[in-house]
Amino acid sequence: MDDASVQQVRRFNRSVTQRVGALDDRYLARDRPLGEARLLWEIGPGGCEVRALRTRLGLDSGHASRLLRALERDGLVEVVAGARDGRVRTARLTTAGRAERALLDERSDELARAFLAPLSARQRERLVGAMGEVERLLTAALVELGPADPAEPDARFCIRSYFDELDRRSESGFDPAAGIQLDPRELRPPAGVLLLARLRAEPIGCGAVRLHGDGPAEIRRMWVAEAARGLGVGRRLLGELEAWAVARGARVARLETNRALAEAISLYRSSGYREVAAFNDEPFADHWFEKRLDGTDARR
Amino acid sequence: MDDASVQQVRRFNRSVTQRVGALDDRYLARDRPLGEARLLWEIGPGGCEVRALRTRLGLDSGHASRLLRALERDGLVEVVAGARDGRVRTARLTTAGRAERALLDERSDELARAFLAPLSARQRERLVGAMGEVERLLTAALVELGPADPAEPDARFCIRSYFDELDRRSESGFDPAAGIQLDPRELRPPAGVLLLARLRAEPIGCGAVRLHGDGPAEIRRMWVAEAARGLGVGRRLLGELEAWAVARGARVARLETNRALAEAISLYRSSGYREVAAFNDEPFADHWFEKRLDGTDARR
DNA sequence: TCCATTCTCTGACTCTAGTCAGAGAATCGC
DNA sequence: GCGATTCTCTGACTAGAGTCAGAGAATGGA
Repeated sequence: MDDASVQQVRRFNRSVTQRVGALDDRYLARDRPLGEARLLWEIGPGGCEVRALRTRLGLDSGHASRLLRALERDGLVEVVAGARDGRVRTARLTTAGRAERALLDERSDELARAFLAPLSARQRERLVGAMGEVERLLTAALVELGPADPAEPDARFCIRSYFDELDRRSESGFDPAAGIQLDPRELRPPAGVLLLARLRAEPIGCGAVRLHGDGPAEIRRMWVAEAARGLGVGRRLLGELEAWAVARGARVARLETNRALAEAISLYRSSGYREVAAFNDEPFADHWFEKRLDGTDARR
Repeated sequence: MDDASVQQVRRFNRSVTQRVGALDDRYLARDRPLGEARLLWEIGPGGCEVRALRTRLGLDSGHASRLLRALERDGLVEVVAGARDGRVRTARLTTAGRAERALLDERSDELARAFLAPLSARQRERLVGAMGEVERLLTAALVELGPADPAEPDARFCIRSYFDELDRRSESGFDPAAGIQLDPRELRPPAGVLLLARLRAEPIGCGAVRLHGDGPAEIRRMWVAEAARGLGVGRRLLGELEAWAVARGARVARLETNRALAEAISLYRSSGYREVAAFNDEPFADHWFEKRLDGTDARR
């Protein structure tokens, strides 16, 4: 990471972020406290649990409560107790609230148009492209990887999503009970590890590795949510799993996959995996891959 | 300006600006009110007039004064009366203030590194490139054009800078008194107009046009500050000058220029100007250009 | 069933940002 | 020289953001 890059990022943070951000806030909150406007926005057309609003906006519970009361007083929002869990309350926009939110939308559009107006068609095109790129890559940078217990809700959500996707995409369909079984304990240290990828606390991907003593470590459960693809999350997960295994003595990694998972296969190939003969009899697998982890293969 | 572009800009404004901005602020102001930190930063290593600080940060005079007092109390800043004008005071960082500012710098770098760290080398490169592009084009979008009186200080600054540059860059040097003279009154409506380009209230370019009854309008004094080149300011100025002249009946625009001004010449060519025989005997000119403004030429 | 936990709300705060009016000193233009 | 203007500072505010402690209701697990 060279100094020039750091300087550019910093300059961006200061100049773009502060100037544009301040303008955006002023537009958004013309006749309403900024906090309320943001909350109104964040509730969204479909409503939202109060708890989720708090974590997403990083609000203190007291503060959030007061903001919601203010919006309720203005008739923009109604907060109702959840059906399933009486403690969790859900905020919903009223008709007036939806209108108000549409107004905020319109103001944001106005500001966006003000940015584009002085530019030539070519400049606009480049600006829009570069903004998309910055947004995408900063999102990628915000993805955090970390170990998780296979039993915890987020982990179970990811694994379930992985199974669902296998079932949806493979020709034959996928039945978790049919192939080689994997006991959750095998994915807990020291036998193995499950890593989750999260974006703003939401789980968006997973990957696991299981050690086999002196033998090859086994990569399993590699999955990335559709919305988070193209951010390099899969590659990061794979890299960290390999590093984890290497640190515990593994010298080779292995994995198998179904032919329907084209992106996964190309990820494995470009990460240095080479196709090998079937090393197990998993009925669902079409391809078996292997990679030396001790540096005798280029890591790319 | 299509809807998709507006949506992208808006999404950028919300997601990037708010998230990064909030992070940046928190890093910057870890143990000090944000306002003070910003002020400390803005004063810069060389000191700064209080008046300039106020306008740049958009602070109320009372507020600015109080912030400066607080920084003074902490021994980070000293505010001294100006030598030339006793009303204007200048804020200067003390040694402790410079150290504190360096610390802010360091924190900004830290944040920048945190953004880059999770990314691959290729992703970093693209992010940095895109950030530079966004910064550049948003700067371009913030440039405002407007008419100005040739006698006002900003206008005189631009024209002086233009002469200086001609003198510096042309082989022969330039003497404003030697060539065809231009009375400032000829650049005031209705005879003509002088447009200034400003970026955050600072003058960064100029351009003028003078009408000649039924004859060709004359483009003069086209200049853009070095720091603001590559933003399309020259092209915008030229376009507005042409539009102004067209609205007042001109059908042809003319201009002459020195061969040393290569960017200007290529701007004229790509804006639809064609080289013609000398139409005056300005000794300093090497090229004479002309463009039909009534639409019989393509405008590009 | 009971106790710990979770979620939400209220009350009582602190701090920062920002506004407005007015006063005093320096300077400018006539 | 004198009045208008400019620049800065102080005092007296308001409002919004955010924190902390504690209470009450709902829930989950032993």
